[in-house]
Amino acid sequence: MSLPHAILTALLEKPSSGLELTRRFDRSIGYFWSATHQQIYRELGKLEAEGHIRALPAEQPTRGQKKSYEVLPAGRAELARWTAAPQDPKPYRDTMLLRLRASAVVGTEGIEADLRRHLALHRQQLTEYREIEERDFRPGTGNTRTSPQGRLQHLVLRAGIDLETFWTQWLTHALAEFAELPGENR
Amino acid sequence: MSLPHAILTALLEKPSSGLELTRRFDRSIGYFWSATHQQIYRELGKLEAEGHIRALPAEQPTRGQKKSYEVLPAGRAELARWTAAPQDPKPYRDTMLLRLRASAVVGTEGIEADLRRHLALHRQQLTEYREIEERDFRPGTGNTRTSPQGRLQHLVLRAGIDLETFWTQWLTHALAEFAELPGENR
DNA sequence: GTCCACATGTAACTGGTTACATGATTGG
DNA sequence: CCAATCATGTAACCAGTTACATGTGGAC
Repeated sequence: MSLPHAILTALLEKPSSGLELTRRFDRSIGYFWSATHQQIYRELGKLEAEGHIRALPAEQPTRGQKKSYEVLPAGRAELARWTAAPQDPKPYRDTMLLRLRASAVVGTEGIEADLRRHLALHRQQLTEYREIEERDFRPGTGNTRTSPQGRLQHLVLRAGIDLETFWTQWLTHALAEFAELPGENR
Repeated sequence: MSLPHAILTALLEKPSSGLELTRRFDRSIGYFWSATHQQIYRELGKLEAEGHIRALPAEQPTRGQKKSYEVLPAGRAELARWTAAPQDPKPYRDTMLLRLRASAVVGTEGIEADLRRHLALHRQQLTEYREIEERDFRPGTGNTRTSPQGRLQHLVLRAGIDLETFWTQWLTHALAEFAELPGENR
């Protein structure tokens, strides 16, 4: 039950249409909660039916026409409730770690190339995050960094940076281990 | 499409019944690919229908009686294929980061307590991983650490340890930031 | 004989993914 | 007027979750 709350957050930051939301999910919000446009339209419909958001008035005949939404007081209240409520961390699932474990049984043939590919992807993501940090949170420039909102946003970005840093380091270490493995295991 | 491969890996390590698999998922494998017994039974049925595994002969009348499975050559081949095939990392989703971003909009009331609770949970998990490392991969004792299989297993465990280390550090940092926030934001 | 733990299973639901359909607007 | 792009949507499917049902065997 997180997608509706991700959408409420995005709409509070700025009222938007479905496609605008989709694009914002591809950028900032999607870094830790991705969604496709199909999911977003479905969820917008539910949120409107529940009275959490409403379409901005401009009488549109549904299809092909842009339809923007804003959050209603009930929606804001629901988001505040959800944010404050305790939630257990959801069980962790990672395919690469699973494949590595499997490769201990069926052989490491082929997986090394994909480790390298993932390393490149994580490095790229890390670069992207660092660019955002440099742009939006450069120290000593009296910017968003000093406001409570800015501090919270920076905290979230730090999590992304540190996570990608972890993955690049771990993948580098894994590849080094592979290089030391005897030939018949590679 | 990862659960069947997680099960194949577990069954190759040791032929088991559904409940035995469930318990092993609660321990080792579940650390990075969790599954409930309902999922496991459903998947065992499919894997058997596809000819990837078979029930060990002992003619059981289905219910209440233990039923063990072993992997067939086709199953091993499928696991090897899947392990070697490139796979994109799946989009990352994290509820706590989403809540933190929402709290920048609707206020941080209540979330601090849950950050503390998560910190305790991650510390506990970290301790558990470190105990496993101490038990199974203590250096200089000529154990599983030196074999290729042992090295791969240790690599996977290191990912768990480093991930939990990251979370405890990040949560600690987040709580420190909260302590500095002006009163009306807490 | 009853209760409890072990063991296998069914059903309904939820959320995310993939593929496709349809209308409006704009530039050439 | 045609193609490309913007925009909203439907449908089918798949995997994970939650709740519940049923049978077996041993302890007391």
